[in-house]
Amino acid sequence: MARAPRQADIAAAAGVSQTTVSLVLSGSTDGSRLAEATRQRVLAAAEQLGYVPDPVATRLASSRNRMLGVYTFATAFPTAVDGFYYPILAGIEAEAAALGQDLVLFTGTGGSGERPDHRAAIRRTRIADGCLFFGRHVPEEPIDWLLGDGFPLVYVGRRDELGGRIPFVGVDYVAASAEVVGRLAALGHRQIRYLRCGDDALSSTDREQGVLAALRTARLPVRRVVVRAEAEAVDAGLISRWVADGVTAVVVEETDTGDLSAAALAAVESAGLVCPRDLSLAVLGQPKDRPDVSGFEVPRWELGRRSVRLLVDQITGARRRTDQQLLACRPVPGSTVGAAPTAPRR
Amino acid sequence: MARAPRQADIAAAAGVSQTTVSLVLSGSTDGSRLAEATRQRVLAAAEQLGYVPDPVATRLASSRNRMLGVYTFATAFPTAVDGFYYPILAGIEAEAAALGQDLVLFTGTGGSGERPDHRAAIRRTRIADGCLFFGRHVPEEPIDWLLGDGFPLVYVGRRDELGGRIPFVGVDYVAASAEVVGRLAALGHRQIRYLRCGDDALSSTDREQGVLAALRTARLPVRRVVVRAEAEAVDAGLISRWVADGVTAVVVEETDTGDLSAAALAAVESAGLVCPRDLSLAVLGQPKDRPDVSGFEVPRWELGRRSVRLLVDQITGARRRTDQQLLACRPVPGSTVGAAPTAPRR
DNA sequence: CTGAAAGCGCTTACAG
DNA sequence: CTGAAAGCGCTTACAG
Repeated sequence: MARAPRQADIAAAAGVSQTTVSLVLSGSTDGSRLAEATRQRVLAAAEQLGYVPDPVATRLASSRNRMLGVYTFATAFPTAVDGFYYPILAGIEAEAAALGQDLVLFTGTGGSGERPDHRAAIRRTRIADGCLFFGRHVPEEPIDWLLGDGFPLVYVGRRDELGGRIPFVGVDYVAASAEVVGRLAALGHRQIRYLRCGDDALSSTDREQGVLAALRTARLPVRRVVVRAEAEAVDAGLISRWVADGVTAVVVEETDTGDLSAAALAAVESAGLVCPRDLSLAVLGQPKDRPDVSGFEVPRWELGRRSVRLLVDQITGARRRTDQQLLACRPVPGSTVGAAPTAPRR
Repeated sequence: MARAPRQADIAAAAGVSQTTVSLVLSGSTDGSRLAEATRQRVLAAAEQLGYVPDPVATRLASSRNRMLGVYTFATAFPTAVDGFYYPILAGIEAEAAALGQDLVLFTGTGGSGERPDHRAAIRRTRIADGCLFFGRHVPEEPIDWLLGDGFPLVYVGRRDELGGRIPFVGVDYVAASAEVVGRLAALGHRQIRYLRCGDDALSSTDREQGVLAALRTARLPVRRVVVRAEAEAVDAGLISRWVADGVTAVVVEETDTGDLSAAALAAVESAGLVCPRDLSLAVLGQPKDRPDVSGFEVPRWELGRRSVRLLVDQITGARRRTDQQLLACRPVPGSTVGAAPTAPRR
């Protein structure tokens, strides 16, 4: 591979020292100003040789390289849930580009391909000026090291681990979920069921918390409202039974796969029920390709952008307090929710 | 930011020279073998200190850093056409992870955020061991430099520029398109229209070439078959006129946005026509969420994987001949194509 | 205003 | 079997 021109080559061509070339090219207007004639000579030679600085050497010598890491514990592009991650990645990319930063995707194992050694892989992250982290589980020890070293990092999604010291940009599922249930209560619904998945991720417990809070605010019963179920268990029979019991509104958690809400929607339909005539149905999120379903919109693209912004702020030293940000969701009115029937069903 | 341990620290801890540490850690079993006791001492110290090599320094000193570049001329995650790019990126990511390589996304301008300086941005690519390129247009000069320097690079998509010296992994649109038209000819269709977009990207001209080749093979007329149109111009009136003229089959180019095929599908429907009863309709590709439409499936995920594989082969020195690969598409029978009516329409 | 020198953390001949 | 030394291409005090 032929050698690319370096500062030494320019120096030789322009008849100056390599130091001078570096000074001219890094464009530090401050301090010792160089003779304009020298500057021009160096610039001309650089242009002539097609010089572009070697970012590797730059990074080694200085300590910034305008590269932002993105660390995912599983796969960066999960195909099963592409609708979920793609907008976040797109937001990250857009903001990174806007700020003139490149992105390094640490695709997990960091070399060996064998059992992922998070310690090594996460350390590798230091190649960048800072790093964004994704993933349901936080590998506390290595993250703690990074944090302790002052390495700039931001989690995409809310994180409470390590005594709340992890900077993040998350989504306010609590408020958004409470808003949805509050809407139902205002419409007169008294018998509500909340269908959630079995997994206890933060995004799940946050939603449940919002649901319960809204019920309490509306002075509605809280007992027996929450039902944990896998998508396979949600069928016409279940929904029919609820309606027979007097349930007038069902709220469904939207998970990253969208399985649960899809199952609920299908169950309602195959039970021969029509929303909102027979039953009001809301989803805590927005099911794919179903803008007609009542719920809320998770600001995924914005999540990506804001995460990058926070990370860059950390790197440049700006912003030291508001290291934990929660993004609000936009309510989606939809058409699957309506007023509760005035007469009690039987 | 606290300093991460380096080889010198390990050397001090283990009571050996930094050179020895490097030798042990780079695990070169070949040549001078080190005393097992020394090895163990170094390894233990490295483990104890939580050592992970600095990839920047590694890259500067040697010339590999297990990082693969991905250079996109526009935006890496175009949201408008996410269905198109996402699978490719997912494939790239999967293969990179499988091969233990990280990915560097060069998000365009490479620093300044002003007018994209492709020269500089592309040179920046050298930070990685090799680079994947995306994009309709090839900036010939900088690519030529890279090629001349022997820098490993692979285009995602077919490329004929620079005298055919650009390595690529592309899609065989010619063969896939010919297969679709051949199918129609075999079903007795004699009057066919090919609807294509106005843009002359390689993926467009390849498809047209395939269409024409198949027509010739079937000894069908070629004149007036090809119709260039924007999506907005494709309406019920156009389709109805064609059918009135005796056209029994319409073939539509699938572009990255999917606009044209969507317009054609909508036009057929609003003309009150049913496929394949009134008209056979095939798409040169696969419209989103419409597996029922006859056409072919572009192996996008595989395209990503193969591109990475070819790039890594180039980096490691394997494979020097088959630097240009074309991937076959899987035909999608679908249900929008049927036998031509035996009696000529009028 | 400009240059010689050290250093960033590694690898790689080359000696011993 | 192990170490001293040079070098990868930059930046950054520090002298002149």
